[in-house]
Amino acid sequence: MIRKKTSGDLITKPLLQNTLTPYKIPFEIRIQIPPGSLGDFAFPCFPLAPLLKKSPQQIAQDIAHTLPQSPWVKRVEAQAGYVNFFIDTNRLAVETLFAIQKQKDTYGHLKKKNKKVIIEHTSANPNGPLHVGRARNPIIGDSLVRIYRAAGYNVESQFYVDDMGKQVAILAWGVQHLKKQDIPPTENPKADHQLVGFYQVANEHLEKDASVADQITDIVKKLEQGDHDTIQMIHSAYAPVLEGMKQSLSRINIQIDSFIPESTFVYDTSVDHVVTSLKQTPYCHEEDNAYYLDMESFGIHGRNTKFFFLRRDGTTLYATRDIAYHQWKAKQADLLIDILGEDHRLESQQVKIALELLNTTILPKVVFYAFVSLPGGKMSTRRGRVVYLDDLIDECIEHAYEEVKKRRAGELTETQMRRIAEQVGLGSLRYNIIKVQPEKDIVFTWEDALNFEGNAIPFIQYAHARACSILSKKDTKEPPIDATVLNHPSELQLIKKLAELPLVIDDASNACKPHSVANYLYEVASTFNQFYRDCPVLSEQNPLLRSSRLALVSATTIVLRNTLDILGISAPEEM
RNA sequence: GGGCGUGUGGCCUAGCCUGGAUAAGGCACCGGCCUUCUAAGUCGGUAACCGCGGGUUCGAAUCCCGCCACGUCCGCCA
Repeated sequence: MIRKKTSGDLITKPLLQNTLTPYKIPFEIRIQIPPGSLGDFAFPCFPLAPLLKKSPQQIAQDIAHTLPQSPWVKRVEAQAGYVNFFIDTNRLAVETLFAIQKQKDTYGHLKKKNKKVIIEHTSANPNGPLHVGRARNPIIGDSLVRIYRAAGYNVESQFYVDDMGKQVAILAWGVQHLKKQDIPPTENPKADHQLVGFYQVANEHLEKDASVADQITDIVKKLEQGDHDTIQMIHSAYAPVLEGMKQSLSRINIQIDSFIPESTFVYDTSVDHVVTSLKQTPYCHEEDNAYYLDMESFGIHGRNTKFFFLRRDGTTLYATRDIAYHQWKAKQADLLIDILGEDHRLESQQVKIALELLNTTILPKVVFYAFVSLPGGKMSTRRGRVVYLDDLIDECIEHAYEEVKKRRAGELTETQMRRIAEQVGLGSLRYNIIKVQPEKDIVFTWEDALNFEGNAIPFIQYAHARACSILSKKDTKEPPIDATVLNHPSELQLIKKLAELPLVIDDASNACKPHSVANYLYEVASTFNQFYRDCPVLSEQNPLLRSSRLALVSATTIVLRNTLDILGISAPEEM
């Protein structure tokens, strides 16, 4: 269908603006990309028809004839009420290849913006290993971190550690009161896997035994009062779990810059200031010594529009501390981004409203994702109904290994095959999650998760490996290149695609849409495969064409590698 | 009961914000292409009343209204 891209705007808008100004058109000029080979950009004239009292076809003719020259536009055609622009492909080829060759690793990266953005992601309760139900969070988060870095921002990633909640309290109780033999054995030696059993069994006690419930309530209360010893005790219980999470994240190429414990904002009393300030707003009401904001006038609907921020016993709530956290972040950044599960939609909106009431100027942009569920329903750490991220990672790599072995067993060494399997397996995991928009529901099946067919990472990595293979066979002394000899439709298609990367990054960062980068990546690989089919490189007799094609192949590897890197995926040189 | 999100060939996804020329890919299915750079590739074919019903418009998958299905939330939990 029609894709709207801003690239055409830069080239065609000034020309159109010039021609159309006399008509005083009361709306913005919109450029689109026409289907097939009708042109590179198009301007539809239908909206002008009633204004000018002429047919769109006639208007298109008139505009096409009066447009000024542009170095980028080679030809203009009027067709079926559209003005179609054909760009100068020679110029595009020269400039694109030059830019890629010159910028190499930074091609696609935009100029520094001197702006700081804090991206908060993952922030999972440290009560057990990361599971696939929320695996979208780190992957979307880290991809956005990379996209924003490429877009020229100074980025800090943060993991908000919930060290004050009931979940960690249950874990801590379990660690203190249960023995190792009370816990079902686990094969995985990582601390998070070893400790999650304590959390699960503690939950069973909690459900059956009222005194356990009291003890846990007591722990939570002490935490909220800022009791130093309790916070320390909690910390020693969850720290190994968090360490295990970090290891899992590190396996899928994710490093988080800062871990911010929730208790920070109780300790430094900033949460008390939030309470004091919220009490002074006109929306604050008291009920039984507890305080809430009435959110009805802010468009919050439902059975209860009361947003409680202070309990009867004077302690704060999760959301209250979250407000303090966001105020703190807002002081150090120009832009805030949160990656949250869809269950946080209401809470996040309430926090935003509270922040506005407190005159916080920088409000978070929030990316919500739908959970990855199992065919029978939601995943649950408590009930042990989960697929752990670590297990999925292992399976992906193992499956990739089987596939490599099937194809290359005689040709590659064991080490090479293991290395490729890791690159493909890990890439597959990230790609399968990032390629769909976050709001879409995903039901986890091993079949889909391990799918290497079609629009999947091996297709893309394979294109890169093929390109590398060509480059590895070239002569050391190739003649200089002339990009204007690249006139085959498949060459031009590829060049146009490579030229899009900076726009894709700009768009994906502004709209917080990492999946559009994945879609672009697929298009590059697909376009390259068509070029590979149509345009032999090494066997090309004309030395100038051969060297120019080699340059195009080299440029493609750079674009594939850079784009893969922006998604945290590695680019194997052989497969 | 209310809010928010999602609904596109048999299955999965893009396009929706910012309405335009034959609704674009993948899987599956059928039929081609390895004496030429890696066939994890490539070409062709079959397959869609874009959830349903209205409306706005010269033009609607896209905007507006109503309805339906699924998900999610509506705690002095986190």
